[in-house]
Amino acid sequence: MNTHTEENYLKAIYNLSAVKGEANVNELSRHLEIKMPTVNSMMKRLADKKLIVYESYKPVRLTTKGEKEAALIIRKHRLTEMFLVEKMGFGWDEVHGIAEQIEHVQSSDFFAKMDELLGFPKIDPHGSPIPDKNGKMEWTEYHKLNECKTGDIVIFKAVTHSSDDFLKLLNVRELQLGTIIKIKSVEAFDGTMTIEYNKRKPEMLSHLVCDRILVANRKK
Amino acid sequence: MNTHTEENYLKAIYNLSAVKGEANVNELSRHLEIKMPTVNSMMKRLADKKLIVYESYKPVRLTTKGEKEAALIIRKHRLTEMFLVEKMGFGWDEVHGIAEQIEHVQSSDFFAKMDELLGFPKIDPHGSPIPDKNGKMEWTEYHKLNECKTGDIVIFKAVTHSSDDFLKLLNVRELQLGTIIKIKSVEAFDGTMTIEYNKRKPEMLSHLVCDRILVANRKK
DNA sequence: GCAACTAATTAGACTGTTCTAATAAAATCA
DNA sequence: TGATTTTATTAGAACAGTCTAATTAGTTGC
Ligand SMILES: [Mn+2]
Ligand SMILES: [Mn+2]
Ligand SMILES: [Mn+2]
Ligand SMILES: [Mn+2]
Repeated sequence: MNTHTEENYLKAIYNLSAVKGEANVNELSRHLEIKMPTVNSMMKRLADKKLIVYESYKPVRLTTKGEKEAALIIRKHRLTEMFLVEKMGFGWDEVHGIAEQIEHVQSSDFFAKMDELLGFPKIDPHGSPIPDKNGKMEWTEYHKLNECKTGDIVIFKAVTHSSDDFLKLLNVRELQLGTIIKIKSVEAFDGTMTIEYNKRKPEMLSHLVCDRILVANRKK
Repeated sequence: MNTHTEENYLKAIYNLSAVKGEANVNELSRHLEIKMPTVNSMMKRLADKKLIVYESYKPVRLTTKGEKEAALIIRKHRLTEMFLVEKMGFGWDEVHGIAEQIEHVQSSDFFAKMDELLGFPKIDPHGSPIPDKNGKMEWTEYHKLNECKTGDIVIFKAVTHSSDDFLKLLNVRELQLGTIIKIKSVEAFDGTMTIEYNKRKPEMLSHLVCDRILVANRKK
């Protein structure tokens, strides 16, 4: 089995790889807040364990084995977040840090029970998909709120980042997953959007905020 | 803060101290399944951190600080066990190993929420008292089933050990906390007890089993 | 009271995880 | 292309946590 630490590295590689299919030492270092030489030596360890493919001065990629193990930790993380929100009454802005710890608990029964009590959920409280028991994860194709045009009507489906600050900003504005949003206008200069939802008075969201919100076209 | 490992040592010292007020290296070594020299060096670390008083070749004792920190971990352990049984549907024989991991989670909110959802329980699924937020624990004075005499009628209140095997043995015999037990006879030779409860046919329990069962006189 | 046994400690090694400082390779840019 | 900047690696140290082997201190049994 892998250590707690190795699991956190695997997860970080997995998340960074989602975009480009690979991750480099520098990004991992920033993401994990661990200095580059430390990351570098861990890359060698993970390569020895056949969890990643690593060649000097090249970005790393997860092996099939590494990818599966990463996905299974993410599964435990997201099931935990869902359990904390649905069964224990936490807010979506309060659960990431706790899940970051509980994801390392070794007990398949524990997570199987959560899964069952939750009714085998497919997404976590932030709209991210929960990988299945085999580590298979299916991303529905959402697009960024940013990329919408004036007049579009969309459904808020997921957030791409789950920092406290960001989620609290959404809380204050009563923006939740499932909210139907109408884009009233987009500021050409800085991308600030004015949107309307829930029969509230129009709300303005910065480009940075809109970049972290994923939406689907309101069809079905 | 203390590491995961230090917390486990503190807890072990606390539990061993319950009997004699102190713990020696040898017992700790056996209990934690860690070799004596390792325990010895940890004793020095804990002493440096003012969590125990340690003098060479003498048993160790927890300081007030150490005792409080140990009790707070035990609090987290027992709240977790209670939560797993009451809110997640686990058996009392399945929860110790999971709680052994979750007790190290750092989030006062998480355990406060468990406590609240459980209605601020005073005992865990094995009948052991849950220390309060200040680390204060009150042991009700129970006695061992072993010490009962023929004709006594008592209530099953707690177990002193929570190994799978032992708890499963009790499961099979439908012996649960709260069960009212009548002692039919005690074998003089080996201390085997014949008991009656729940209108079942009489059941025989070995001395070793009776030594791990705590009971109260059936009065109030 | 000494021998034998048990408990505790010391010495030294090893793994895992982290760091800083120095160096080297790769990428960028002018 | 050559200089500069960025990224990656190496070298060496440190701490946490573990072990085995050797030694020493304390206890027990004749
Ligand atoms: Mn999360
Ligand atoms: Mn984590
Ligand atoms: Mn327990
Ligand atoms: Mn533990």
